[in-house]
Amino acid sequence: MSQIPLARRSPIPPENCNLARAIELIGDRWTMLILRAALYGVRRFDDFQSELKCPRTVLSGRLKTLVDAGLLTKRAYKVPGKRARPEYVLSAMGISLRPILIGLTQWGDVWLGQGEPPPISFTKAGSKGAIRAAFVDAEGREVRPDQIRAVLRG
Amino acid sequence: MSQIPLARRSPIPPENCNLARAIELIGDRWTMLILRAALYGVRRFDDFQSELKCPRTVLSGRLKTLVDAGLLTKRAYKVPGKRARPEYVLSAMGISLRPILIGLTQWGDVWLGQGEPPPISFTKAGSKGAIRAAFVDAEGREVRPDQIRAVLRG
DNA sequence: CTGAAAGGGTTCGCTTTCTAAATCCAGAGG
DNA sequence: CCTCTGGATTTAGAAAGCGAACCCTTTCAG
Repeated sequence: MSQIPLARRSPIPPENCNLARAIELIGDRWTMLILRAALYGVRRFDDFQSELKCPRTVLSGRLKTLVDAGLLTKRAYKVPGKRARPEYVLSAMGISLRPILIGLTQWGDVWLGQGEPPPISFTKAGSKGAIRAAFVDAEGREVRPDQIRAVLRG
Repeated sequence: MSQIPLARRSPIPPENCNLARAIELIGDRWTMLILRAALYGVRRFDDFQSELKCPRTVLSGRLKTLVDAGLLTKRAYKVPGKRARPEYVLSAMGISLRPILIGLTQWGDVWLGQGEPPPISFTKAGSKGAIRAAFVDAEGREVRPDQIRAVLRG
């Protein structure tokens, strides 16, 4: 049943594991929902708020954390006749989470979709077939899940 | 700078988005750390506890949630001469999160690694080069991030 | 036949975080 | 000036997190 052999401990202690660090940073309901919205193009405080329906205190705290961590960049935008306001746009660091959230979307489509077809799918520009998250080698060829091997440094 | 066009709302309301549902389920610090450990082979209550150093109350609650959601399966194991104990093993649903957590590991290696080489890397069985999370089309060929297009159903 | 050990929890208070609602604040327009 | 609007902070109560202690069952040792 389980392909994963029993272990009493993970091979890497969580306190110097980059996965654990990433979880520490973005492994939070509101933070992830903020990133989801940001990847769809939402940038403004009130837009986030009406999208997420989260407390404004939490939103402003999370935005600050994400800016400090470098995932979002705070900059001013100005609609003519209105005062300048800040907006929160994804940095390269934030945008590079996109494959992960798309992967999680597709995982949700499979396991949590309640039998309905997925409301959003992803294709390659100019073609029609769906694409999916997978692993590739240096040449860009797919590696099947059962062929993945973990290698510890040291 | 930002390739993502401004939006006031996400195209899919969070309440029927499978990504939002997935975040609801696993988008939590302890839950994700439990899954991380489980993917490394940890199965037993006390092993999780000494790995994560989280309150036992929180651990037992999260394990219950994950079993109820179908990510973990609770079953008995028996060491000869000891009493039978439950263990928590990943189901197919849980194992299929592996690419996502590996992807997040690699994201952390790039952005949170503090310049150090990653403590763990991933290769294809029988070869040496590193593999990475990416998108592939139906034929298993890589699709570059800038070629990804989202398609709404409807 | 006691008694301790070991794994897997629950109970119990205390602290932190979340949440909702109200309030503040700065600048543009009238 | 007075108001409107988007971005945030304050405040007080609810929920969740936390550490320590305790409980429960079986197994082994004396």
